[in-house]
Amino acid sequence: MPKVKIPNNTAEQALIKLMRVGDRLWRESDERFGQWGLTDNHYNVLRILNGAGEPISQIEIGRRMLSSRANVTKLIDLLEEKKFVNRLNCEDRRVKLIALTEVGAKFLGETLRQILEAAELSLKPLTKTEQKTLSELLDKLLH
Amino acid sequence: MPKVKIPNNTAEQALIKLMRVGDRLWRESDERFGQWGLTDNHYNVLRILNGAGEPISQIEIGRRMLSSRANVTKLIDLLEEKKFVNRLNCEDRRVKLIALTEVGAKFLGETLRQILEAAELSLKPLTKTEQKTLSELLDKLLH
DNA sequence: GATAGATTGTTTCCCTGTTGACAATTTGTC
DNA sequence: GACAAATTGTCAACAGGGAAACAATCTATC
Repeated sequence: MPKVKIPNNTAEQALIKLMRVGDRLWRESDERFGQWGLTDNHYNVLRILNGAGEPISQIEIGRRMLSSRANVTKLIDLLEEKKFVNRLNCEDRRVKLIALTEVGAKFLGETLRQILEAAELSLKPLTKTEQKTLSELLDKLLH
Repeated sequence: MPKVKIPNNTAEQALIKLMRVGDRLWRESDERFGQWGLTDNHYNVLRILNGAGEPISQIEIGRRMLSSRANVTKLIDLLEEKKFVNRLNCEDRRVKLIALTEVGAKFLGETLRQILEAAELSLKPLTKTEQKTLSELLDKLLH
């Protein structure tokens, strides 16, 4: 079988590992949220709303989670159906402001511990110091 | 709007950044391979075959790239159509061995430089030493 | 103010990947 | 050897996400 000689490349090796680890984490994450009939992206929306502390527009949500407008519409559809968020009319009538409801906040509060424990578990192979180092290196990559 | 107090958590912050960076790299990667009518996963198959140095079964390909059997079938379908790989019959008649063709190897050789350059560019915010550190930390996470 | 251009959310269509069912084949056990 | 169980590849059905087209609305320029 023909074979191409591929030179060792520090950057590419790190890159491949990054993609591999990231991929695995997304899968695990998705599996975890499946138990509540959500995807990690749904949960992500709740976290973003909670972090914002005030209702924000769908497009702003999309910006913060690097997702398309179209997809945000679908995510909000489900979250609204579950009563976790509300669509509020805005002065600018093109915009729908998305607000976290009491139900949504309650859900966040109740599930948070489990999520944080899972995060600890995923990063357990690293010491706290190593986790900090990793965090700093990743910061540089998030331009 | 109700708000849940979320404690700072080193592990979760690192985790989120990992997922974010990984996600961005997948997108960039997909965009890059789009110019040849492939996805990054198609290219990944070629790399795996080249790395193996000999024909391997579809299920083995799936194992190495963490993808389902069904998806490997589709990936190989396209690669075979482009004459980049061949399906060979095996002694075990359930198995199809996948072999890289001359055309596939030529494609790999011609595109490789571009791929490696893109990797260098993506990791440019880090020094070589930092890239090595990152690589080592990620190794620990790939159990 | 009128009109062209941007912006926001929605809808539709498409692409990639997974799951589950299936047929063909192999392995293991009696 | 015969029959149950496991393995491999394929197919159909389905879900998540993106791009483009669309309507409603706002902004800017004249």
